[in-house]
Amino acid sequence: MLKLSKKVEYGLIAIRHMASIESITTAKEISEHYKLPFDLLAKVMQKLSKNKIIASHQGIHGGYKLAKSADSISIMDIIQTIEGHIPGIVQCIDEGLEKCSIHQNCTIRNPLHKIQENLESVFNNLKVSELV
Amino acid sequence: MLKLSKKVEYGLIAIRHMASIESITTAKEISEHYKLPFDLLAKVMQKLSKNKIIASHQGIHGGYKLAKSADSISIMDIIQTIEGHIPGIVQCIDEGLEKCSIHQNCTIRNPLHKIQENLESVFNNLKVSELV
DNA sequence: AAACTAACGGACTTAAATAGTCGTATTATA
DNA sequence: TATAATACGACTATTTAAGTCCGTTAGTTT
Repeated sequence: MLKLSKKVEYGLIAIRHMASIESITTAKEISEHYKLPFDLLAKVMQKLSKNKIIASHQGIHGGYKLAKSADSISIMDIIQTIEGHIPGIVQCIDEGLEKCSIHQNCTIRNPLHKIQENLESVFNNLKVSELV
Repeated sequence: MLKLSKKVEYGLIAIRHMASIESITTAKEISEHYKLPFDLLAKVMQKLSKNKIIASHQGIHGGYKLAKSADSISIMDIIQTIEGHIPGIVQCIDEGLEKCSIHQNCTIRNPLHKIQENLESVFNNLKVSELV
């Protein structure tokens, strides 16, 4: 619980790697350098590419590089891209109050919502350029 | 990912409930009031009891109540009690650097550690008395 | 034009974590 | 002594995450 997924972890590593070099790089290169499972990493990078966080180039000397500056990419951008949405720390925040079995009687939603906001602001404010 | 477990959620609800009433209450009462699975809730309350966060009384008119004041119980206390340890957002923070496949080449551990600390301080500083 | 190598993408399998259940023992009280 | 509560271990089911496999598409180079 309260863990980042491996996909997000791999995404962060890949982005961090691309931020540290100028030239184009490939999924294979990164997977070998950091010993990450190629297929999974490749998919993560494809998602990052679809969301224009990194730019892809197909073909024999293709690969990826950052599509924008490292200080304009937040950790939140990466999480959101890979997970599809900003995860909520509890279901009623994640999927809405309706799906909550407790509903009216729930006494913890408001305070948890504040924790959620705090967490989100941390991820929003931390940029790839600060990943050092 | 980045979710609190149901056990922690149920624990928070139970603690919050006990903080709002003076008298002794039971796992059955809470499970019915909030429609939570009895067995699971009961186990959570047993853990809270073993860690002296709540006090238990067996026997026919037994039950639980807070063992200390609501402003001296942090959310972190509850999470730690129920989960056994403070969870880390990534494995190398949770279980130590040795178990990390990336090791030397890891470039994201330090920044993630800062996020971790931030998260922990939020949970540390939020007390049960503020669960409103 | 053919061969090569990289990204692209869907379907699938495996593994791990979480959630929930069941059975039984213990303990205090009316 | 019957009852109603906690205590606790073992088990099952469910869900989520992680990883794999297969084929396709697209630029490059020879």
